[in-house]
Amino acid sequence: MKSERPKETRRVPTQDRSRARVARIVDAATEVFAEVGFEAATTEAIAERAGTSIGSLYQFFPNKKALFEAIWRRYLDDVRLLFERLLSDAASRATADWRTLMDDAIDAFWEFDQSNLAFRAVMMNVQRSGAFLAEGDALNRAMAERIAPIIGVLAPNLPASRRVLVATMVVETLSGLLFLAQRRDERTARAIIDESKVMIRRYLEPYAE
Amino acid sequence: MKSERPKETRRVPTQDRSRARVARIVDAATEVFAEVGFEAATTEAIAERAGTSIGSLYQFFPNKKALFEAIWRRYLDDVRLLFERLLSDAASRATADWRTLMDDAIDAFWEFDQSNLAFRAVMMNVQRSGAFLAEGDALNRAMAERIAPIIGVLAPNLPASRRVLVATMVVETLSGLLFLAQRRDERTARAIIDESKVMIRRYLEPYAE
Amino acid sequence: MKSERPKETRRVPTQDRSRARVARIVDAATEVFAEVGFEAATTEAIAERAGTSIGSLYQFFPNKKALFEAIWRRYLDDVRLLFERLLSDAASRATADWRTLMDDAIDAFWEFDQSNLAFRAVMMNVQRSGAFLAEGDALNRAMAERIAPIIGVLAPNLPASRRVLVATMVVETLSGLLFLAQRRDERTARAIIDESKVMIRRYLEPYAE
Amino acid sequence: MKSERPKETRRVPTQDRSRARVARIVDAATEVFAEVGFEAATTEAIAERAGTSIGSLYQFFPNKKALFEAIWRRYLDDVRLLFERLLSDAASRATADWRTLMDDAIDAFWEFDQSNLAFRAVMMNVQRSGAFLAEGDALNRAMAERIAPIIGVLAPNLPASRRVLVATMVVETLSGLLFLAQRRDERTARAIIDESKVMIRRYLEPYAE
DNA sequence: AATGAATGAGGCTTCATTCAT
DNA sequence: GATGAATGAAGCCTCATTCAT
Repeated sequence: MKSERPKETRRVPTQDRSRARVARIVDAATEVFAEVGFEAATTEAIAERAGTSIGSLYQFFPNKKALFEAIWRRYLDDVRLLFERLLSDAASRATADWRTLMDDAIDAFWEFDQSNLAFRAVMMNVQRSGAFLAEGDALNRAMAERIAPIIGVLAPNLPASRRVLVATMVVETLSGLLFLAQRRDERTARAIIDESKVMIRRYLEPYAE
Repeated sequence: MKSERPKETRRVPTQDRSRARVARIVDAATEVFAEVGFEAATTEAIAERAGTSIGSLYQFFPNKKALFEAIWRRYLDDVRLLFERLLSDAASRATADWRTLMDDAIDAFWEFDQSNLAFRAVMMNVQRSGAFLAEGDALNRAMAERIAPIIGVLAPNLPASRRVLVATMVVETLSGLLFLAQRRDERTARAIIDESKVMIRRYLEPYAE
Repeated sequence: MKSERPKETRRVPTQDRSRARVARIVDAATEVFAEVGFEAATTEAIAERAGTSIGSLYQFFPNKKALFEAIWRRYLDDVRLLFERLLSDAASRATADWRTLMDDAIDAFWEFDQSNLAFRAVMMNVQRSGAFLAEGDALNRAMAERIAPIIGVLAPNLPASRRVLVATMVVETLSGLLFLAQRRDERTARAIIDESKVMIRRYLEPYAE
Repeated sequence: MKSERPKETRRVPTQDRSRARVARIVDAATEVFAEVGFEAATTEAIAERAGTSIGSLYQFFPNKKALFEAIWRRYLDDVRLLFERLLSDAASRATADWRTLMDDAIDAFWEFDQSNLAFRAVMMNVQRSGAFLAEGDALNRAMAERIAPIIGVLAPNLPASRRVLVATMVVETLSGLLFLAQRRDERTARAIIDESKVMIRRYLEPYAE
């Protein structure tokens, strides 16, 4: 019964506008959350920065928390995507030294953070703020668990029981240092990133024989 | 109308009581801030936990932010005290290996965190949340700057220009890992602390020749 | 730009469709108002239940109140229609006892209520709720004034000045009892209806000599 | 440890003021609810009419519904009190004719309604408005069940199974007529009340032999 | 100084209504 | 005309802060 709309030109722009609006809201929310934190962020401020009305905001998100979760989820997805890409890259460069792979990974994350500045800020902001702290942990834990077996290959002498610990050290240390870099000026940030590579390398080298 | 208290001897006990009250308020606030964060903490809840009235709370602190700042300042003082103590300890054990000193320092900070659980939680909660983020940075920076010259002694070959960077790496990495340890169960926490020593040692060793 | 429809024959079906749409909206509104009351009813819910858009709803009704008034008016018309029918029925059965006529009238109203459940619910819901209370009264008053002369015929000894009072008693009592019956299960409802006949009969009998 | 405050003059007035404030809020709410209904009533309007701030309102009542329920409960209590008083009065006047007792009861309820004008309005307003309709019914049902046995004594020939029905008829009819009277001018109200006595008397007489 | 009732600004959210497509 | 996204006024409620006692 549903006639096939011959001309979608009417519908598409509408969808596009909606999509654009949602994107603007999410972006604005990301900024505001990043700047003042979840609690201090007001829906009104978000709507205003997005150039819309609160009504529109609530058309797409049932409440403030949902808005934050959308951002959070988008961020998680992006991080996972990047993470998986790095993993498969590493797999396809089997001959490459782990040091190089690790350096590249750090650079990739740093670049990602740069282009997702707000996102990263949100994550950190939230990672340690009550309700979402647990969820923040979860991401790092998931990554650590994903990295653990790789550590196992890299460092066969490391008891299996300590792999997750070592992976956790790497993830958490980098997570903190990348966040730190972001709060510093470009030059210092670069220096921190490069020094992070050094630190991780020195930490892992003895394990890798 | 106000009857003149004939004996002024009361003043001291009164002052004592005031001091005790302030302390109770600060303690209560620390707990509450640590539990639910700055925004979600209510002055009412703080006053109640302190066993006073909001009125009294406002007698001593002009507003919620000031209350937080008092805590913050107390925390800073305590950290600095600990830091100075560690520094002078190190000086008085001139023959000790820097590794041992560093291990002891990490343990000391960990113990401090344990006994100041609330303080630490407050600090982290706040360190990266908007208004106080900058102040949070400041502490770590101050410590890094204080450590830098020591790094200079330890690693004479390290260009002076990089001392602060290395010190910052140490401070921030430990800061993050200690916070992480606190969120984990006792056993895991211990493992993280010990592994932190390993990581820092491996990181610094090459610099120290 | 607007292509000129060559065939105007469409107009009639269009009007028909409009009329059908309006009817659907009114029906939907009746249900929703009956279920949750005027205030709690949302135009969105009404439009959705009517299978249209809010836009269409506002094409026909300037605002929510107008929508309610349309229902109200339709209800009034239906009640008046029934009332007039009962009156003319009574006139055409001149020989019938007033008791029988009254019993039939009560049954007729009860059936009407049953088949107009939503309408009745709306009426009662609204009859006594602020804005519409007065209008609710108006209907009962109108009916009482219409019945008064009949009472006059039935009870010639009743002073003319009391006819409206007696008519009002009958109308209001029945109005309340019919509403009550509707809130009870079928069996109880039936008992209430029958007992209402008894009550009205006993009330009027002494007046009718 | 709790020193017996020798002078309660400080505390008492405070309590009094609180009590007075609560009373003012309840009164204001009663009026507003009676005027525009539960949904349309705004907490702000209530606070303003009570001469306080919303803050105070929420100091005593957790939300709008609770405020209404307080009124409702007070009303129920008052009605029950009156009802019990009438019952015991009747018992102590064992020789009195039931007609007289019923007339007195109707007058008593009418007077009660007069002095509780707002209350009565609230009750009716609410009795038929969604959420509270059931509770509204409950009161009338309770009264009917309390009256049923009395009807049994009065009308020994009435099958026991019909006592509750008859009692319900009396309660609901009077409930509706008293509410009606309240919406009319004094003179008409008086006439309705007196006519209600007639109606109930005529209704019950045949049952009472 | 201590108390806690009172205040009211401001936040989140809903929903009647408008308007571009 | 139909659609439904967009708007924003307004309502409920919280909580930092003040102030009378």
